[in-house]
Amino acid sequence: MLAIFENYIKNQNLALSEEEIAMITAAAVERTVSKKQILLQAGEVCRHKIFITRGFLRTYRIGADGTEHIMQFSPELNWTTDGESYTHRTPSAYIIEALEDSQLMIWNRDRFDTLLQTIPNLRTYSEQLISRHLHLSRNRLYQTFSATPAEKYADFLQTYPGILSRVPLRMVASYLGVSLKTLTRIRQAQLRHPVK
Amino acid sequence: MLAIFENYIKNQNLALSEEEIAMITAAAVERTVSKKQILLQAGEVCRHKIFITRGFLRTYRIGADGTEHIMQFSPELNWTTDGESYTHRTPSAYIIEALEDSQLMIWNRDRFDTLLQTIPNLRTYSEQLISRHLHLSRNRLYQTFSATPAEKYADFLQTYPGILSRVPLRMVASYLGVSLKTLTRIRQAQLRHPVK
DNA sequence: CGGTCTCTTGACGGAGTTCAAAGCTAGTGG
DNA sequence: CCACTAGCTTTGAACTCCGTCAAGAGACCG
Repeated sequence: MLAIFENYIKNQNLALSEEEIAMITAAAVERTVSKKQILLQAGEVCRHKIFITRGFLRTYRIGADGTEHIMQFSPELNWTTDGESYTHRTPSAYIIEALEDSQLMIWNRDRFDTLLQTIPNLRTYSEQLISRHLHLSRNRLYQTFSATPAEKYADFLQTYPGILSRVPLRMVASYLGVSLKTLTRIRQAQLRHPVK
Repeated sequence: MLAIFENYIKNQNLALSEEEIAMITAAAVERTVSKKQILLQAGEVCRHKIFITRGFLRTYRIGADGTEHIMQFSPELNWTTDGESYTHRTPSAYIIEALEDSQLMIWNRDRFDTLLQTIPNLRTYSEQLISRHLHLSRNRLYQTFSATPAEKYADFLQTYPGILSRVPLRMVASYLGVSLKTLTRIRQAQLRHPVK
């Protein structure tokens, strides 16, 4: 697991020294979770940054009517947390759950803050990550407004290739903001008109 | 204008010294724009950070079918830019336009970068702004999925009190991702059933 | 005052939702 | 390792809310 993380970090071209990477790694706790396990419960304060070395998480929220809305899929080699709850120590509205048995690296806030202060390039990296998430979030919002369900589905397949075999369709529907029924229809239509 | 900005900055409790504030202010260019003037054209690289001292901007995007989708309203005492285009020097997908005659403070990238390196607290502030935007973006996405048009409209009124007199309804509709027709219907319903 | 932009309203149509049932799949426990 | 169950996916029927189209009345600006 550690090797996976270190390898990932090196490939990000962050100009981090071997020592710094070792420090970052050393500050983490490794954890194995099984499918359906909850990493952050709604109402709880999010105290961790999580990196997924193997497996698959999702972040979702439950609406007033009880409907689940999936805000994020986090496959291996991705970071996740609830930034808002994390930085302001406020109760989170989100639930983070494992969709597969997963292996994680977890940093608590104190330790991560120390790292950020010690390693300037890590701070820069952290900023980049947030910017990227903001960009992704805005794009998704735009897509929600402008694209048809079929286009959303097509985009989804491009963005997350190979994900279909790992996630139930109803969750894809939830992520896209369409009903399961509609998603099924789209897929049937594509079978009849094999786009390519 | 400068006074407005300085006053705003002081009220943010950023632990900036008078000197630092003066530096930040000095690095800006003041600019007056009239209604309908474009500050960032689609396809252009966004080279500025903008603070609105008076007036009102919007950021929108034009879909494949020619429809406008408003991503952000920026009233006075707010920052705006296209962060993605700004940091990566890539063509922007967005258009930033004045909805009213406005007064702005504008920093170009070189100058602002220098400020960020010189003034640590400004960098922290900048990070906070991005985090806040991410949070807002995610909330809006969630609302788009979970709320009815009527709820979206009600939320909008709470979030932007007094905005209705400054923005045409069709733009509110665009921002909310509903048709103008639907928005009108909602408003009529509320006239008949005065909620409170 | 003429023209443009904005808002309302009506009629109509349709894409997507909800509800429900049934077949299928995969995971679990005995 | 099989049987059983719980969850997943598909499908059909009915509905409804929302969007498109179109027309007309105001309001605002030059």
